[in-house]
Amino acid sequence: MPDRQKARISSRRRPKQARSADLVSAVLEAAVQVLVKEGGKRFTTARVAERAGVSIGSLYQYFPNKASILFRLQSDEWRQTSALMCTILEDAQRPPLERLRNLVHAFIRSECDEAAVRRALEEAAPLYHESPEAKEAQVAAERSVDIFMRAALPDASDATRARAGELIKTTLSTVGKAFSETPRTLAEIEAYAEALADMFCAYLRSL
Amino acid sequence: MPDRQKARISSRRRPKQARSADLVSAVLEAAVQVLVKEGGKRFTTARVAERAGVSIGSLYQYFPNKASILFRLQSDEWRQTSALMCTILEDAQRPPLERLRNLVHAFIRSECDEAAVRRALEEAAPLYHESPEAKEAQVAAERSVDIFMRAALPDASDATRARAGELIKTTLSTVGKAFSETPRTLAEIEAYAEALADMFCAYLRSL
Amino acid sequence: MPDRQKARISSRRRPKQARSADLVSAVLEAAVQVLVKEGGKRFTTARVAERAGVSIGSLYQYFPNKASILFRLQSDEWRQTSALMCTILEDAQRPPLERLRNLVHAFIRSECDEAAVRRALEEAAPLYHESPEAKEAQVAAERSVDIFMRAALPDASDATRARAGELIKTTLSTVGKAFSETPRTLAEIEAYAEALADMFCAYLRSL
Amino acid sequence: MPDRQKARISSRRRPKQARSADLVSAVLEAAVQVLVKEGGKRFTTARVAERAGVSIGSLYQYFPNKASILFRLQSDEWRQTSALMCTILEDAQRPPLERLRNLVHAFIRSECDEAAVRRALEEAAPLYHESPEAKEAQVAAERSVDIFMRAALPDASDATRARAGELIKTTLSTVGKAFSETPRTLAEIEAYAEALADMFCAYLRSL
DNA sequence: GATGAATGAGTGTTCATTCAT
DNA sequence: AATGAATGAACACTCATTCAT
Repeated sequence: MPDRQKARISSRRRPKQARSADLVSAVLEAAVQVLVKEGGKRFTTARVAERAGVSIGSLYQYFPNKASILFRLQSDEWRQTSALMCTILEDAQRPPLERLRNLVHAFIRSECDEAAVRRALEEAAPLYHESPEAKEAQVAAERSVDIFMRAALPDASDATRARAGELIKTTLSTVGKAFSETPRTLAEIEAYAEALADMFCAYLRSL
Repeated sequence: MPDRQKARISSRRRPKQARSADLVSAVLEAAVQVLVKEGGKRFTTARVAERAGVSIGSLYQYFPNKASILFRLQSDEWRQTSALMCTILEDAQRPPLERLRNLVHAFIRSECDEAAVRRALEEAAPLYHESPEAKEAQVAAERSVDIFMRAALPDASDATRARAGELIKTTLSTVGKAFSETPRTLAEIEAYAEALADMFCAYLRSL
Repeated sequence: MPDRQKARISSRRRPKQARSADLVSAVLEAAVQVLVKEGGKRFTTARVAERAGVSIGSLYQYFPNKASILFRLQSDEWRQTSALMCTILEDAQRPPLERLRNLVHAFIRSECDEAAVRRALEEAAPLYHESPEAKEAQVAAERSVDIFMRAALPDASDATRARAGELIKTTLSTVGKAFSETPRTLAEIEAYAEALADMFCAYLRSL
Repeated sequence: MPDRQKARISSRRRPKQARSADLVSAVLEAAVQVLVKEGGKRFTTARVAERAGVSIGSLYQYFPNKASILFRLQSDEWRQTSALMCTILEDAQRPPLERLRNLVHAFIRSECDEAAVRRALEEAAPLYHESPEAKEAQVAAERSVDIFMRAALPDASDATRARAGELIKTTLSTVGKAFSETPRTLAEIEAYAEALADMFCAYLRSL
C-alpha cells in the first residue's frame, strides 16, 4: 500500500497531523501541570483541557477517555526510563558491575526527579502496568538487562541468571520508587544509591 | 442451649460493644468483599453498607467517613504484618541470617495472600502511611529490625547498620508488594523468596 | 373534675413531673447553647440532647419534633418581652409619653441582649408567628397597649388610636430587631432608642 | 417572520450569552415558583432544575451553588426597590414631605407584591445582606436618602440628620416587611402607608 | 474538524425520627 | 420510663462523556 506509506512518511509535515501533535502535546503538558498543581483527585478532563487552551471536544478527539491521558503520561515516562537503562547497561566500555552502579545512581536520581508526577499519577488512577506501549519499552529494557546479566554472570545457569536479573530489576524500580516518595537531598540520594548498588554487587558476586 | 447462654452472658456484660463490634466487623468484611469483587473505583459507602446488610446511617455511626474504612483495613493489615516480623526477627534461638531467611519467606507468602485486598486498597485511596495506629506497629517493627541488625552486623558502624537495615526493610516490603501483584504459584513464591534472601545475606556478609 | 384538679395542684411536687420539668428545662438551655455556639444550621436534635445530657429518646418524649423546641424557645422569649411591656406601659404613675420612652429604651436594650439567640433561631427555622402560646402573651401585651393608647390619645377616634397603636407596636419590634442585628455599644443603644422614642412622641402629639 | 429574524440577528452576535441568559432566567423563574409553591425548606437545586426544564448539571454551569440562586433573586429585588426609591426621592418637583409620603406608599405596595417570594427566601436561607451587588444598589439608595434629608431638614445638624435618615430608612423597610407578611387588601395598604407617612412627617417636622 | 453546552448518574454525608430492648 | 442503635430519604454537588451546531 504505497499510498499509506507516503502518508506515513510525509505525516510530520501534513498540517493536520502537525496540529494534532501540537494538541496532543499541549494536553499532555497540561495534564502534568494539573496533576502536580492540583493533585490526583482534582485531575479532571475539563481542567486539563482548560489549562491546555483546548476545548474538551478536541481533547476527546485525540484521547478516547480520561484514563488514556494518564496512561500516555505513564508510558512516556516508562519509555524514557527504559532508554536510560539501555544506554547505561549496554555501555560495553565499562565492566558490568560499574555499569550496574552507574545505572543505580542514574535511576534513583531520575526517580526523585519524577516523584511529584508519579505520586499524583498513582493517586489519580489505578496504575496501567499492562499497556501495550509500555510493554514495548519494557521489552527493550528486558533485552538490555539480559545482555548485561550475561556479561555479569557468564558462568551461571540460565535460570539463576534470569532470576537474579528479575530480582535486581524489581528491586531497583520498587525501591527507587519508595525512596523517592519523600523529598531527598542530593547527599541522601547518593548514599542510598551507593548502598543499593553495594547490595546488588554483593549479590552478583555471591552467585 | 448452654452455648447460647454463655454467649448471652458474655455479651450481656457489654451489649453495646458486642453489637457495635459485630457491626464494625460486618462492615470491614463487606468492605473487603466490595474492594475485591468490584474494584477500588466502585468502592462506595452505599455498596459496603448494602453488602454488610446494614443501613448507611449505621455505617456512619461507626466510621466517620469512607476513608476511615479503608484506613482501618490498612492498619489492621499493618498490625498483622508487624507482629509477624517481630516474632520471627526476635527468635533468638536461630542465627541471624536464618531468621532473615525465614522472615523473607513468611513475608512474601503473607504479601501474596493479601494481594487482592492491597491492590484494591491502593486503587481506592491514596495510602495512609502516616496514621498513628500504623505508626505504632511500625515502631515495634523498627525496634525488632534494630535488634536484629545488631545481631547480624555486630561490628559495623551505626551508620552502616542503619542504612543496611533501612535498605533491607524497604526492599523486602516493596519487592514483596510488587511480586505479589501478579498471582503466583507456591513454587514461584518459594523460589523468589529464596533469591531475595540470598541477596540480603550476600549483602550482609559483604559488610 | 376534682381528681384532675388535685393532680394539677400537686403536680409540682410529684417526682415524675419534677423530673420531666428538669428534663424540659435542660433541653431548652442546651438548645440555646447549641443555637448560639453552633449556629442555626448545626442545630440538630442529637446535639441538643447530647449537650443536655439526655438521650434523644427522652428528648422526643417531651418534644414531639425539632420544631417544637425552637418554637418553645421563641414563645418563652415572647412571654418575657410581653411581661416587660405590660409592666412598663401600665405604670400609671408616669405620664404616657414618659412611659413610652421608657418602654422603647427597655425594649431596645432587651432586644440587643437576646440578639444572638434570636438570630440563630431565625436561621434555624421559619419563624412561628402563629403559635397559640405566643398568641396568649401577645393578647396580654395588646391589652396593655390599648390601655396605654387610651391614656396617650384620649381624644382620638378608636380607629385612629388602633392604627397608631398597631403602628408603634410593629415599629418598635421590627426596628428593635433590625437594630440589634449588629452588635452595638451602650451609647449607640441609648441614642437610637432616644431617636425612636422621639419619633413616636412626635407622632402621638401630632394626632 | 421579521421579528424572529431580528431576534435571531441580535442573538447570533452573542449566541452564548443569549442562550445562557435564557437558561439563567429560566432557572430564576423556576426558583421563584419552587420557593412560592413548595416553601423554603423544599427549595432544592434538583427541584429548581426540574421545574426549569434544565439538567442539574446545566444549572450548576451558571450558578456555582444553591445559595447563589437565592442570592441572585434577592439582589435583583434589592436593585428594583432601590431604583424605585431613588426615582421618587430625587423628584425635585415636589416638596420633601410629599416625596416621602409617595415613597412610603410605593414602598409598602411593592413590599406586598413581593411578599410571597421574600418570605420563602428568608425561610430558605439566612439573608445575604452583605453581597457586593446588593451593596451597590444600597449605596445609590443611601445617596438618594442623604440628598432628600438635606432637603427635608436643611437646618438640622449633620448628626441629627444622619440619625433621622437612618431611622426612617430602617423603619420603612422593616415595618414594610412585617406588614406585608400577612395578605392585605388595597384599602389596608393605603391606610397603613398613610399612618406610617404621618409618623415620619410628624417626626421630621418635630426636628 | 472544532466547540463547549448539556447531561444525569453517581458520590459522600447528614439527621429527624422510630422502636426494640 | 428511658435508651440510643438503626433507619433511609434527602441533599448539594461533580464530572466523564456526548452531540448539535
